[in-house]
Amino acid sequence: MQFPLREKIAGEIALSEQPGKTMRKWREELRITQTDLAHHMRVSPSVISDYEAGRRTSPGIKTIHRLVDALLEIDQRTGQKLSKRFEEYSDVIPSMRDWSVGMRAGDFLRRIDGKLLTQKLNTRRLVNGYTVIDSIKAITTLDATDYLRIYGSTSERALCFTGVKYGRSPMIAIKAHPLKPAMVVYVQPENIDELAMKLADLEGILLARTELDQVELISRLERIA
Amino acid sequence: MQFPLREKIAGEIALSEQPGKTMRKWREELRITQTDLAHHMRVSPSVISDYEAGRRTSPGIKTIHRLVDALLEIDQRTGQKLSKRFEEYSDVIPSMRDWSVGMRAGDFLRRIDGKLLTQKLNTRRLVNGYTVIDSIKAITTLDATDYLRIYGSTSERALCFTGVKYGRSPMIAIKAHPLKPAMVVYVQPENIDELAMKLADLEGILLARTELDQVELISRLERIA
DNA sequence: TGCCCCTCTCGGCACATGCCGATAGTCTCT
DNA sequence: AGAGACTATCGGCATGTGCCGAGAGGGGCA
Repeated sequence: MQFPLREKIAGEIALSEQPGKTMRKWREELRITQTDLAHHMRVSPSVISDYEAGRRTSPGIKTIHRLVDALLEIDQRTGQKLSKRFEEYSDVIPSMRDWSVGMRAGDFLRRIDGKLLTQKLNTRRLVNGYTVIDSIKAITTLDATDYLRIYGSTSERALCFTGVKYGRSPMIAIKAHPLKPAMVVYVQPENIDELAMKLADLEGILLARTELDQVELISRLERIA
Repeated sequence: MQFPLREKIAGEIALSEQPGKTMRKWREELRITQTDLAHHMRVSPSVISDYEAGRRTSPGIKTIHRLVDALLEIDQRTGQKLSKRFEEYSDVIPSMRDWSVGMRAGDFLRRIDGKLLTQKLNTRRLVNGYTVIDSIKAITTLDATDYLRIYGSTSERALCFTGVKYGRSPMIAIKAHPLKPAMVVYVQPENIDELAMKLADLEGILLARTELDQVELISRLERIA
């Protein structure tokens, strides 16, 4: 099985200012213990701890390579969190797609009658796809690691949450997750929490709302060339 | 400007068995000299040469980080090979798209009445998108680095070449390029060269042909959910 | 031919990585 | 309270990275 995620993770670690933290992020995301990981890599557990604590600031790529391989291999053997297929979740994710030609966030918003809630963040940012998520069902169905499935081939996408009360939980979930979308859209939200906006700002995510209902929204999204 | 390519390149180097070769591949792809790169990284040119020659087998991520940044920065300042937009090329690339849920290569082929030319390569390989390319126009319009644009958000895609005579040049171009597609489809080719098949085999790429004309092909492709 | 540019090779040095094992802290479960 | 699982901290050692500069080879072009 081919994992574009392999490169994604490796790249993220390699470019991270704090590679240790990034390593930890992914390890925890996959619910793997240091001890387990260490065994798979055939090193002592303290090595993992040392890396994650930042004792080595510029690990070599050999280390990265073995780390990523071990992470993914363990995940496949045990949880298989990553290798599950999307299809089982069609009720949680009623629609998603990636375009190959990114469109501007501003243009995307216009298509869905969206109103921006965050200021100053530039609307020329590119959006390469979208995912519509039923946030209620998501909470009950998906566990933390399942959130990976929300991201298609690109994380530079718009996540459209339906069934939003205050918009808190979605943003918190995003905050907690290693992959960040370019934009978050609340579909007919009852209210918008202050905290949600703050979090969006912190993460550099465009936050918007639309009053279209889910059916109309999806229909418009799917009409996008 | 956000570059998913940054991570892609970093990840590729990090996971490469011969990181030096991968570094060189990208540097040459962007037409940057060792000397130039070295200056930007504020190291002596011999350092670059040493890396590329493989004298260091496991460079640290700090090195990778600076390398990738330098490559992309130089490209932006000078050639801007990577930062050009897709849109200018609508005649060369009449259609392209990524799906977020990959489909099996075999299923893809069935959709377009494709016949596999390579054996043994498994048709269960996932295809995440496609690009239709007018190979004649491509030759005259795109230079080597422009080929990057052919790949959308994923390289695990099918490249469908129209206007193919022998199918040689497209495979050679692919051979020469760092990114490889999962599949190559020749649209109404006049003939199929032996060499093309050999190259496909070597690169682990599925090679296929279809007798649909471009209009019908694109219509079928765009009908895919 | 001679100059310039690009690249390669290599000895060599300081310092960081890669790794261990021992010790110790924090939970959770019983 | 104690056992067990997970993690953190750290001294220490061998090896490799990161980097330099000198020297040398190969084009291209005036």
